[in-house]
Amino acid sequence: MRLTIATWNINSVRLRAGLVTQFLADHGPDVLCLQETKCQDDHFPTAAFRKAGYEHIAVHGQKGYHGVAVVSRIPIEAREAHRYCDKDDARHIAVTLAGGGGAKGITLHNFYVPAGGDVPDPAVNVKFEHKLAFLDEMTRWGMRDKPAAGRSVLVGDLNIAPLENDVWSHKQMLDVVSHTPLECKLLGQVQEAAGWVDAVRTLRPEPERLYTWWSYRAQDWQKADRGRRLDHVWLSPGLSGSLAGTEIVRHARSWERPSDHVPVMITLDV
DNA sequence: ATGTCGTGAAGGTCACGA
Repeated sequence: MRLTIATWNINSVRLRAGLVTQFLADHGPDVLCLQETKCQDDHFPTAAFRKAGYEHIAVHGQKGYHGVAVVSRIPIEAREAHRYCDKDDARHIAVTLAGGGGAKGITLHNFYVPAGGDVPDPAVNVKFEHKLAFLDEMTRWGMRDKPAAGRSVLVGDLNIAPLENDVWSHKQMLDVVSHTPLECKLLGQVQEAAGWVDAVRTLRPEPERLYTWWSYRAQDWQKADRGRRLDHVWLSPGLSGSLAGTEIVRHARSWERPSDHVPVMITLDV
């Protein structure tokens, strides 16, 4: 079967529930992973997504900030949420797919990595210190639990654009949080610790420039095109051979009242 | 080049996070 998985930082799922249902109708992913839902679990717009045919929903949210969720038309058989950095700030949820066909048994890990503030120095910026510690914990999780040993997928807003062509200007971004050499190195360690394969770059290697986020502050985001590839889909080695396609839904940045991130989709033959 | 968004608590706007 063909299995399509999408990830999207929605920047408030209640405000943009209509954009989500539009995306589900137009692109029809089997599973959508959301970040920055910014709402408590009992306020999640479950009914709207069920009505759209996505009956299996797992949420891990909190009031106002962060929050992740999985919206699926394939049944989910298990759900767990990890705590990171001794905080209850709703930055991870994992589900295992249970539907018939080849999707059964695939585990999805959905992450929202801390943004890290403005100053790329952990000695003076506790948010950057938090981001680095979060990445270290992800690496230790990868070495300890071997999350990529079977058939698994890691998605999310990782808040790092690791490659030179993941940003509009490598040189001008070297001191900007999301592309500093230290963050890129630590994200590489997370990836290597478990053997994750970057799905989108497998099919669209450098030097093609790829972005998934454009700032709200740009006067004309399309004209300036100063984007960053902050949103990622990683595959376990056991799944990487199943990769059949990828898509960055760039036009979603032009929708009315958009998120500053756009959906990233992959298709697997499983 | 400190630009624009979303939330929540207050209170008719601001602080905070991104």
